[in-house]
Amino acid sequence: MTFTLEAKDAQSSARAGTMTTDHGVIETPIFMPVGTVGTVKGVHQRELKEEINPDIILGNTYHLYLRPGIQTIEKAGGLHKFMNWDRNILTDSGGYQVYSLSGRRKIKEEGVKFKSHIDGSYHVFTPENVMEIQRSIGADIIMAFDECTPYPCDYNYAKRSMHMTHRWLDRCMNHLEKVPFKYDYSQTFFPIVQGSTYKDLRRQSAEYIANAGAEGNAIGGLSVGEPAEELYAMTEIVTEILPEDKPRYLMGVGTPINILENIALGVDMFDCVMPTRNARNGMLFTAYGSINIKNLKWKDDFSPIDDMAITWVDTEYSKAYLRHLFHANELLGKQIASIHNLGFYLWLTREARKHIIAGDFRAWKDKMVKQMDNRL
RNA sequence: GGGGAGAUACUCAAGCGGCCAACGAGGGCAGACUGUAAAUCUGCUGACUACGUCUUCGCAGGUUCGAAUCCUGCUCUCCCCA
Repeated sequence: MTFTLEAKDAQSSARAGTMTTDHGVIETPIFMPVGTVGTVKGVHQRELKEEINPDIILGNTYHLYLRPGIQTIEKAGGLHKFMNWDRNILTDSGGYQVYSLSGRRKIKEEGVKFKSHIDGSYHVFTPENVMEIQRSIGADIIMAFDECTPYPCDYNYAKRSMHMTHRWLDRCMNHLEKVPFKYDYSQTFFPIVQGSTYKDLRRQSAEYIANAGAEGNAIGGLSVGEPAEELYAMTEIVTEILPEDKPRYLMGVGTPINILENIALGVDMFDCVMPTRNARNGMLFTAYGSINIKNLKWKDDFSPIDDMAITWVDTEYSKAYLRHLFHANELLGKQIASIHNLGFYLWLTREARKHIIAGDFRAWKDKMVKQMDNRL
């Protein structure tokens, strides 16, 4: 993987860059749609590719390992072939599930024992086997196995957890050397900064992660319920320490405003379930804030879903019709909303990139944040 | 024509003397959702001059301290037999 910085904003820490992997180019800043179990929920690959057009999407180690299982994915020739996606894929390591499935797991130094949410069976995830699993899934970018801490998080717990995540990182990297690529393309490994909402821990962790010398670096353990100000404060501290010439990935973020503010702080890559999950629940993101399409006020509003016409669904369907589909609980409504939201998110990061290159990012960002705050 | 069952809030449907403005589900209205156990979850849903008051359980009477619940009549619906 190579990463080239193409432009830096003069009035913020925003940057525009290009990553190149064996599955093609990733222009940053970028939003990566989440496809946990080998599908971006509600969106066909064709629409994803042709309409939404992201350079990279996510998959999840924990979920794919449990189902369909690693053997099936290996037999398919890797996740790209299995799901018919020939562009980039990044897999999360299961570190987020340590947080989101906290009621069904036990953390030890060795690793994490999960009780499957599917059939109750037990599975131990260690830094070593998570690397092997990710080799088998075959994503272009694979993540370190970490513990995503909750919010709020006791200082001592956050500190101990951070150190464990660091030790796990060493184990991930040591083991990775011993496991060759499974397919005919290479994989890039990203370590993850932790440290909860504590500045000193974040600094310490960022330094540790920077020292690991990976090709790209991630910031985890945020957007787990903390106020936006704390999120920004943490990313600011961390991006100042992480190497400038390598991509920075802020995991799990976020709202359109979160994304713009973090681009301004020097983040290059984002992912979040929000555009797809909220779409399924009737929430549409627009350049003028979010709307709940189920609301009564759209009942007889036959104007297009979004005048900006970023994706074809925006003008193909009216708000009243989309509202009807949601009230009738029709699948198509969720599909339309998912395409719209992802289209908007990708538009947002592409537009940010354009403005960084054009040199007026800061002004554009401030305008957009204000504008989107109106209705959000 | 004979016999039986039933009518409860927008709908379906519990309740069968006081704990009932009335279970539950749907619908409706609103909210939440941030590396996806989520096509999920939460709240509200008779009216109001609202920690209280007022009008509701087919209609009209009655019994009772007290009725959606018991009695009488009426209206309507459904089922079975002819």
